[in-house]
Amino acid sequence: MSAPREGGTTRPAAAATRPARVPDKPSVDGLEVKWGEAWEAAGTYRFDPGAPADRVFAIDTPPPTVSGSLHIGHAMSYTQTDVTARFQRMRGKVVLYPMGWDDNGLPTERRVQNYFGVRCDPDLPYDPGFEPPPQPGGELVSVSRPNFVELCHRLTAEDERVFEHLWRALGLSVDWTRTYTTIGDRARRMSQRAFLRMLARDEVYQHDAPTLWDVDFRTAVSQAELEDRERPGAYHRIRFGLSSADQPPPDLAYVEVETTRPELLPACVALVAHPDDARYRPLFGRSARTPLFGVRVPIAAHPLADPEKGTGIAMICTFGDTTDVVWWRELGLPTRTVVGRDGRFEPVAWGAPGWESDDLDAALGAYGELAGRTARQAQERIVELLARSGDLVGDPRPIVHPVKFYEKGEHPLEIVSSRQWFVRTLALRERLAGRGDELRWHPAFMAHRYRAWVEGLNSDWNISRQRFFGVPFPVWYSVDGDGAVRYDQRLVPTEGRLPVDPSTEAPDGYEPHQRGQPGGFVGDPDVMDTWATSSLTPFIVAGWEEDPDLFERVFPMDLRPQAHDIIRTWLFSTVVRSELEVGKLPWSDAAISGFVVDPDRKKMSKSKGNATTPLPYLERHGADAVRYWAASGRLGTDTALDEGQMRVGRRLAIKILNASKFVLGRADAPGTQAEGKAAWPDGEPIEPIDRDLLRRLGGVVEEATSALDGYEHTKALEVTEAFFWSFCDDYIELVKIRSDGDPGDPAAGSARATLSLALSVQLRLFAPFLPYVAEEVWSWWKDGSIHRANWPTGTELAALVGGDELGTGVRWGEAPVLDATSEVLAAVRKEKTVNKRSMRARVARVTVVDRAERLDHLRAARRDLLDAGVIDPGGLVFVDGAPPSVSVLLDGGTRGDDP
RNA sequence: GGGCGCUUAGCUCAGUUGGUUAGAGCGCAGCCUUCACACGGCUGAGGUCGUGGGUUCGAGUCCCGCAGCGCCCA
Repeated sequence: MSAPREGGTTRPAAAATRPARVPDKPSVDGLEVKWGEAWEAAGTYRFDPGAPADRVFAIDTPPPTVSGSLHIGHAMSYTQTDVTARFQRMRGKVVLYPMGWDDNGLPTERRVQNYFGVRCDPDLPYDPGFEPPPQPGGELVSVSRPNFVELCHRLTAEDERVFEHLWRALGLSVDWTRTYTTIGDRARRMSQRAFLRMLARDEVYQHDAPTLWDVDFRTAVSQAELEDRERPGAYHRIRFGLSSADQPPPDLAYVEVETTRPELLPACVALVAHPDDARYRPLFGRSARTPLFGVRVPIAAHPLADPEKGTGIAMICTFGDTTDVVWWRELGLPTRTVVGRDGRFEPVAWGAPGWESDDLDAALGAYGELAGRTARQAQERIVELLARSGDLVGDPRPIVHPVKFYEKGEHPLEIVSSRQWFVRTLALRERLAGRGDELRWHPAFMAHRYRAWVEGLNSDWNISRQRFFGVPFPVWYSVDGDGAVRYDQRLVPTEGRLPVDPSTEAPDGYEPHQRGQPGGFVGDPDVMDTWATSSLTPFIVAGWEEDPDLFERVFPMDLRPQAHDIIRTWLFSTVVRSELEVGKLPWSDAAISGFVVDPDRKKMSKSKGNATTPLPYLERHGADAVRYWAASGRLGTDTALDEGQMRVGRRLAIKILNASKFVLGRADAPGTQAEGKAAWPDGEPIEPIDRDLLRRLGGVVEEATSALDGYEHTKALEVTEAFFWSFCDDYIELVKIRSDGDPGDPAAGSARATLSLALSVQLRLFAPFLPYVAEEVWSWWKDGSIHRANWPTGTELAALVGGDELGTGVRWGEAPVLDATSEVLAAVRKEKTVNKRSMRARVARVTVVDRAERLDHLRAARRDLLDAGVIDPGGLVFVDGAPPSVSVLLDGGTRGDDP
């Protein structure tokens, strides 16, 4: 920690320049390691926490899930963010760009389970000496929750090292001293503190209610984690007898119901039809009898029943889908739970209250066939039973319909009743929509995604997960004298105690041995949803309630970069938490990246097997090359994985090295010592064509700057690159000879001054995109990192070119002398190419016919044109006239005649 | 079913508030060598801008319909 730091609010106004030392054979290979180490040692990207708020640019970086793998899509979007970070840093902002690792949650649990071959059993005691089996496989070994959590920490620590290595190789300008994790002490403290505050403000509540439930993971899931999948199913038409006790209309002996879930027949609590449905109106208020089970269920009316669907009358079960829940709640129906939390049919006490049957023996017999089976198995069985009893009408009618799944799950979600914590988000809908309007979205149309999600919210945010590796709820419950848990008597810790683990620690005023005892306590067994913690990343980074000074300086942050698929989760939940804690947006801008699609335009995904890790690309093409490709993708737009683009990027990097070698070889003439007016004691840009070059470059600077300001990094790269190639192909060629002239020649000095200034500006424009090659060249002749150099400005160039042209109608970007000269040079080249001659072939005569003004422009660069075209002195003829033309006469006849 | 985006050269994409012969890179073809760069240079071929209407003196650009692709949500 004693290395000199470049960080801080003060920095040199301009980088000091020294005589250039240029390698004989510059190379892009190895720059990643060389500069990666140098930046780390110098603290080039370190944040200065003493920076005033208005100079801070704070980025709320997405913490990647470390138990997943980083794929090329991450490389793209993080590079795009890094371009912004580097741009803002060079502009003089003090950039806060931390990295976080999202290590808590289900993906880690699954990975730990597979990696170590263990399974968490929360009932087991902690085993301090436990080691996982050396050869995982076969039976999973059961371990205690603390042991399991230890393994999670062990594995995520390894994963985080791999991730960091990759990010460093990619050249992200992250301040690695500020890395956080979503399971670390700080995150747990903040997460629990925020929870306690929500609890105190009544913004969070606990409720025993029907909840979407994944039977494999045995946890509740939230609306945001749902996805619909098209699945085959079948309508089964089932006949319900009408109870004679209810005196049905004489022409009706039964009703027929169509259902895709016949196995839930024992859980049926009512039938329902639309209130206006004439077919069923006479039955409302009466009851029917379920086949096989003989349970009498009421026939009710509700507008959600769809007369077009099936027979128009549906059975309501505990609980087949979310509509069942609505009916159950609004019609005040009883519950008959048959599906347990493991997805299997659980034992039922037929005949007990709530389970009365007109035919108890039949019910017992039929249910005996179902108990212990999965939903799928039970369906097969009950269809056989119904067919045998004659209550199944016709054959099942196959359909394909959307079924709700947990996005990470393999089986359809069930709905079970359980105790869960909810955040009151529904009540906030209007305010949240307003925050979405306040946020500056890049691209703007992404705001629609957010608004659609907010307007479509239909339930409060369930933040409980019945899992192990996560932030525990900081809550205990009293156990009364009879040993019953009193969920209404919560015991919470003081904030000073955080983070706490109620599963191993006792609440204040209790002893550990009172756990589970009458008069004692129990801990809340659940952990928070991952999003409940990662929604706090701006708070974690900004040191909420722990470093008020830092918080004041960096919050609200400037930028939230992320992909569009998690607008409804991460972005939304972060806005929620910020709204609840501080009543404002957590950042001013959101940059929404697109996906990387494979070369066939298919979405990359692990399940499709076409997801790709970035490492091979970095190894094949180099970091600058991969970054070049990544930066060529616009925000919000899906980008094709394109190694061709990477090759182009690599070539660009090499070209920069070579062109720089040429320029600095020239600029290294005696006296080229410092930047600014003093940079060329032997010369100033006085030649018209040199001034044109700088003026055009000024236009490029302004275009690139405003593009980057608007998060259009693609455009900034494009204009910079286009300028650079014409700089190499035309300008350098034109001044090659002149720039090699005598030190006392003002024209030579002008060329050298222009070359060196143009190079300095271009390197800085490229620096956010190609940080390695830019730094390498910078180091040949400048002190300090280019990544802390000043971003070039039009003003900087104007001061050097002089304001005269600007005052007389010639504007930035305009370069009449350079343009005219380049065009004549192109005509000369074309003539040589057409005649299959070398570019160095001599030209006897070039006749240019054009307007007088344009001819004046050409005269201003006559010497350069003669040199670059290898035109005989006196062979350049200007004719004032029209139409404009250029005719070229090569010296010495046909090919092969060259000396 | 709703929302959003996309459809321009073989491929990947630019095309600002509608304005003269529609641009770039890659790829392709031909040519040129080493005085920064062969991981180079020069030159060239290649498009009725998805489709049908409309507005306009003028539409790749604005409006409406249609088709296809993709994403998000029901």
